[in-house]
Amino acid sequence: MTEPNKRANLDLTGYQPAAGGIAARARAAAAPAYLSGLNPEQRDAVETLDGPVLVLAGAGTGKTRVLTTRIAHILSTDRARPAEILSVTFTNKAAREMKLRLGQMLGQAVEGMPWLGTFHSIGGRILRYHAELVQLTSNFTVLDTDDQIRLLKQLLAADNIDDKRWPARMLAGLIDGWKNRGLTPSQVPAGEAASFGNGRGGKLYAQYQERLKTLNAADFGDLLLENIRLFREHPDVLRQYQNRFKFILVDEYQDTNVAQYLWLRLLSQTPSAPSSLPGSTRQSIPSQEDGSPGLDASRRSGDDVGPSGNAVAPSAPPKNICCVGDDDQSIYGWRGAEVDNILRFDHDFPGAKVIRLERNYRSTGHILAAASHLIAHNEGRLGKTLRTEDVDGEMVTVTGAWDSEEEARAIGEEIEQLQRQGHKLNEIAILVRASFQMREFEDRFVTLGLPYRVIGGPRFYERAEIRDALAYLRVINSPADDLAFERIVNVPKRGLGDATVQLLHDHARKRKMPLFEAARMVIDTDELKPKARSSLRGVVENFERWQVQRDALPHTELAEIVLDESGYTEMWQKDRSADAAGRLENLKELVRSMEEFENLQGFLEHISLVMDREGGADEDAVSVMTLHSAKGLEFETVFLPGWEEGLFPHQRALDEQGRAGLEEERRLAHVGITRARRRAKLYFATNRRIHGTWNTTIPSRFLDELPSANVEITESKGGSGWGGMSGYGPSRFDNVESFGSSYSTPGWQRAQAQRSRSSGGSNGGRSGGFGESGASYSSGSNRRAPFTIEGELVAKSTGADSDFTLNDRVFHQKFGYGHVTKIDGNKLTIAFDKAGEKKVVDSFVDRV
DNA sequence: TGACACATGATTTTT
DNA sequence: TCATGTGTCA
Repeated sequence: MTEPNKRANLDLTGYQPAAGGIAARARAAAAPAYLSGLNPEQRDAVETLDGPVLVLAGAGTGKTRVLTTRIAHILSTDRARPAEILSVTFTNKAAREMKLRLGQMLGQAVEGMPWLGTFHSIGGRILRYHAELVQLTSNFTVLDTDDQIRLLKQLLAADNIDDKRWPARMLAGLIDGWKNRGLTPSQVPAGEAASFGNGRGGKLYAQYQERLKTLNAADFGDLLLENIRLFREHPDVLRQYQNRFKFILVDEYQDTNVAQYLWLRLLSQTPSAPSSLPGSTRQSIPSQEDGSPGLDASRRSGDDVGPSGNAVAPSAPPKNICCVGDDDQSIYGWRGAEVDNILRFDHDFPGAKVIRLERNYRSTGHILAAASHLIAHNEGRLGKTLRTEDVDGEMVTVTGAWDSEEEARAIGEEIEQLQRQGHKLNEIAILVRASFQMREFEDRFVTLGLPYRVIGGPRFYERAEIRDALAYLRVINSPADDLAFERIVNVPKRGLGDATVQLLHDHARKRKMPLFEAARMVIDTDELKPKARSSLRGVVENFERWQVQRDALPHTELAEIVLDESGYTEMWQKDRSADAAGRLENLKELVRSMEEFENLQGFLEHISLVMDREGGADEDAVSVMTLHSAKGLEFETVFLPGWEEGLFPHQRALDEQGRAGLEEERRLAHVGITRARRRAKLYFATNRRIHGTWNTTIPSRFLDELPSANVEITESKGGSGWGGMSGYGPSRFDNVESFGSSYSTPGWQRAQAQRSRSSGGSNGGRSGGFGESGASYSSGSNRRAPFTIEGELVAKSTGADSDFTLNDRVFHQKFGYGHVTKIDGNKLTIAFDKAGEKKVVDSFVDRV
């Protein structure tokens, strides 16, 4: 669907002329023509059908191609019918891509691949078949994060828990984490369960699950967790699926979490396997964890679950499961992915064949060398050596900018230059670590008139108007859906405020009935003021009418009627804000998208799982996105700004996950560089505004980890000389870097001066310095800053008196927050909240 | 109910 | 800095 993927396809086939027109040839001959374009390893991965296979597929080595060809191979050798192949991906996009390619390869409909989809959609589907066995009915609602949090808020309020101190978000995060680890309420380690709400976390989790049942709802985590429960409690059901699936294929295996792992494990058992396995796996989880407190514990226990689960050897040989992944691209550890799953694959699935795909068909030599050298700094990896037969190409460039604004300006100029040379903007991407970095580029591109598109951001179905519209439809479809009812009962405003809703809640709770039912009753009493009462009557009558119409009208028509008669469309038509028109457009798009589904029920079942962000227009534009969302994509030219300590690697990753965090950041860097086919351009800014204050930063350690033979230090801008690789020993980042940052230059001095001069108006001060740097930028190499220990010199000479006082609250780029405990001239001793006591020059910290 | 002051916290994100 | 959420008042 997106351009980059099409290109991926083209590129691959283009590289190997023999492979041209796979689809055509596959159609033409029954002979396995589809195999001929593969290299030996790929072919091995496709043809090894029996037993467990792990395909370690480095970036750009043709992973999707192997997966799809393998399916084609299974089908064309009659080893299984389409409905006997379970093929899971993480995203809808990946699933679609596979379907598309399979279609091309096999020449006809892939409708016959009913079990190709995301973990969640397949889990959801299985759950709908057996809903009663997990206390749901088959039309259950899938709650998204928003519903989830609203529900938790209600539970917290009911329990009189201060949601200031114990935010619902936090609880949602905890519950998600538990579900990711396959833990039902009774399995959550006691210590962790107690860590929320004065020991009530576990109870709240249990209550939440109960509420979900009464609402006939499941959250995303449940789609898997309830599936696991289903399989464990009903071995006959499990056996049914074990029998059905002759082959299992898993994409992006490095991203699987414990729940997904357990799910796969259950399904990959040979059908006759005794059911003792799941039970023993479960037991070992809580027992290891008792007493380990706090957030760390949750992390550690996550790590423990894998091994303890793995320790139980399967009692029968696992069947034909093929997992494809790349441990070097595991970047979702923070949301529960277990790299361990891939690292321990051959342990989990004894006799597994491990196949490495190391021939890269994407990037040039320099780019690949740089990425490989960087990732080699990680310890916990299976190890692969990517090779290319491509030319060396252009070196990876590293450029220093004075500040983030100049960084954006420099990148903007480079893009314009590429554009002048005839490069397509679609082939250019800017990949940032954190989304706040995007703004600078957007601002710049707007002034330049350069077309760009931001990828990511709020998803289509997360938009308020879409969620409102869906809520109406949900109530029609399932009147017990209290969350949906509550969401729209007063949207548009009908004078049904908190008081009315509260009354309905009371009623509903007393009689154990849904809110909608309660509303129906309340309008026949005089408990409400006449105004509210007639208003509520209107709502109830509307819904009753729509519920009748539901069976008589096509669902798209019904949707239009509902939006119209509820006054919802009108509400936005009257709205004068700038985005109202867009919202109306989105509503139309929603109705349009309903056409693809059979009926309302079918639409609602899939909407939360399948609805994607709007497909980007085909116009030529630069892509701006985070590194995370760039995984799986590729571009001719990739700009990677913000390679600074604290931002990349991100400080929080280091603080919270230590070494593991650093390694994940490094993998992210590796992912970033390997997105590039021909040009990878790295940037760092010496000054960056974080939370409103300007901070002097030091270049990312990752820059030092690049091989100098493949990297070119381009002329630095604005005097912030990045004087080459020399002089940066490993000790550079050790502790006292505050006194000796090599990147402290005349530019830095100016910044310090500006800062102390204008305490409040940092903006005015900055534009002065900015003008200067702009000038020296365009004139290029006018001066080379002595890059030695300038920082120290400057810092020590900044006058004797510090304008800090004892106990001042301060922020330091590297050490975080703390307070001043001792002052010695301009040297401060600071007790940092996290990093402990350090001596720091005053100019390195900001008062907060 | 809506308008406004005030506090707060601020990676990454799919389903 | 700045966006978001909450609390207060008319």
